[in-house]
Amino acid sequence: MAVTMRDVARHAGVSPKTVSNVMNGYPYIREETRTKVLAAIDALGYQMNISARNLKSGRTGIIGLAVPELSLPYFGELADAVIEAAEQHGLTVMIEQTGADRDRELTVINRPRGHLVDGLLYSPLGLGQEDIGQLTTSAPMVLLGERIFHSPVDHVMIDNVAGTKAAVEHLLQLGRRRIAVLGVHPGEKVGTAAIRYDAYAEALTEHGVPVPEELAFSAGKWHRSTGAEATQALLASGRKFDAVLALNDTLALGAIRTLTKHGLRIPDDVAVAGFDNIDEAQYSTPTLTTVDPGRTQIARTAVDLLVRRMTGDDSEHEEIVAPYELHTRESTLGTA
Amino acid sequence: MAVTMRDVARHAGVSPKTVSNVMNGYPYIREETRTKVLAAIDALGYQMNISARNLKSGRTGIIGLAVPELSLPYFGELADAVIEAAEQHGLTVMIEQTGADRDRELTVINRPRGHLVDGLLYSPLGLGQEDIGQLTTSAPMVLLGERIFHSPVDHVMIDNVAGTKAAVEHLLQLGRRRIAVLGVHPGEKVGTAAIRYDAYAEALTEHGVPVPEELAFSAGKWHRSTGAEATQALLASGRKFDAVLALNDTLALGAIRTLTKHGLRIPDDVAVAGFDNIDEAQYSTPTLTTVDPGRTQIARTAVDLLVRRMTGDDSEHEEIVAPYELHTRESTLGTA
DNA sequence: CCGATGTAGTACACCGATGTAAAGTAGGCT
DNA sequence: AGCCTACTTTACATCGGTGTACTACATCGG
Repeated sequence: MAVTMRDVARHAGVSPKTVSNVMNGYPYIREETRTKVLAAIDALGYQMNISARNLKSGRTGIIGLAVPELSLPYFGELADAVIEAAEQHGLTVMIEQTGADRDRELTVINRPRGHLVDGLLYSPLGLGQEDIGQLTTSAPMVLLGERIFHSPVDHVMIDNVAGTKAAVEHLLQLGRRRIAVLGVHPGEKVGTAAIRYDAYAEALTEHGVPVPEELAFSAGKWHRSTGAEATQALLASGRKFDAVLALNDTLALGAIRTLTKHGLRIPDDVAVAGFDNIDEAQYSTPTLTTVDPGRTQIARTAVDLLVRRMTGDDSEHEEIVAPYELHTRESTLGTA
Repeated sequence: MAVTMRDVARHAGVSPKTVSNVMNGYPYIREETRTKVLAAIDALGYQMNISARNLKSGRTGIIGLAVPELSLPYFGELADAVIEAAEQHGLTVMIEQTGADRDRELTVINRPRGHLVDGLLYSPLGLGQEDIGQLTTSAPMVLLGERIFHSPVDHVMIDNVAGTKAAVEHLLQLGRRRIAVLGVHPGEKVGTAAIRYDAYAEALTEHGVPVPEELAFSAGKWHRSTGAEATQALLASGRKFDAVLALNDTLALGAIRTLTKHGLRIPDDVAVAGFDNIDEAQYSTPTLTTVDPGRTQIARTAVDLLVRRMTGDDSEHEEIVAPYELHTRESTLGTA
């Protein structure tokens, strides 16, 4: 059997509760006693049983992170940043994959978590305001990324609208007028795809450019492969275009691949822009113009906010928008 | 307060233990009773407290996965596959990042886990046989990726040696003789870097080609950025080379970037090969020749193996080698 | 008709930590 | 001296499930 607190107490010649006090940094302990206890812990190789502590105290020191797919670079990098930030607070992260479609997203998020997490960071892809009401989590929650208006939880948001507009305006300034868009989710009124598409349309309209609906191509999952397929469809349609706005970077990278394969020069024939600023965007050929949503910042802010809620902060729910940044690279500017 | 088993029992008119039995699929329960209990659970929205169960039963239903960095595509994709596989067994995955350097790798892995995980999947990067003795995990463990000889734990291994040799032989068959290698860890005798480098040297020797030690460039972390830097150093050295073997794909992609920027044509001037077959390798420009270590297979096998150990299988420790596959693509063959 | 076996359910102690309350000591103030 | 505060440690109940042991009835083979 494993070493318990009782064993440590016996070894040190004190009561179990004193050992507990030492471990939890209770201030009123004689230095001599503390040393004895620590020595005993060390000698026996004691590891506290977190389940037992949790049972009594109600805290696990674990926070959940729900993301669509870890294999997508954006979420891998986000998870990395969240784990890093959580570590600063002495918390461990438990990751759940919600999968890329809406139905699964809803089931997974409502799955009982057995009081196992003290809080939940949730990065939804296709959910909207009406769905959020369904969330039955008892633990505090912070939403990442998506803007869902008037929801009763905290948000740390990507500036989807301003970021997308900045990308579109950049393309317009380069003289492009026929800007195709990849990754739309037809029929969806909420979620990242809808928000970014609307921002794209708005930016065009604001600059007096008609929205070319025939240049919008859908892609359910935002993978390289689906980006490549959507681009294939775009080319097959025979419609003219001089730029591609991909709703995220992986789609853009798939698009670049397909365009290059068909002998189109980037950016000479077609300029390409993405969203997310994943590491890969700096090293692709050509390097990718993209919107940096402030990943690290988002992770840090979100964890901080969650910790505040977990420690009983009951103030008004917050909506924090992370600052975005447009990185212009070869895919729109060329190598010069 | 949250709903407990006692509440459910009262509501259903049975004893708490009967509720427990229903939840755990104990066979001897009248259909009528089961229905009553399930109805009560549903009516009260009962969620079992995992900590309490764990305290008595010793099982949490959580397995740990320790990887160097989630932001590296290979590990993101691996984590995805592991979570998927664990779900099949009704297990949740807790991910820990060990960081890319050896010291941190050792501390993190020895950190007390507080009886929180039933088992651990561990994907080390720089550890070797002598380190493994230091692992103090009480829970069963399965090592992923690395070959560490005669260790007292189960392994699911990448076929580093055969895979690397296959890549090198492919380059040799193309007539390349001056094959640079990126990502070595000088001084390390164990770990992935050492194993792959040795296999590279061995393959050359077997084919009567001298090992060009002046063409080995180091990179501590295997990122795109370090791959780019190592390539920069390679070019700056002025030494001639007609191929690059990167010890993983991200390094290769960084290398491609730098080579292209310097006007070198791939594969005409320099052929490039990597290792891992991350999704990106199919969509880069040019697409990347690489060794597929059988990621999904590894994840599935490892989880199955771990589950067997967790359920008390005490047989001899196994070493399973996943089948690799060399994918030849444009970075060595050209677009024809 | 008896003991053996299978089915259905319950009582109770216990897993390992911690919150609460309370006891004991020492020093400070009136 | 008498009382109060600050410090140090402990006893004990308790968190919410589950293992074990036990009761009770039905069925069955000989």
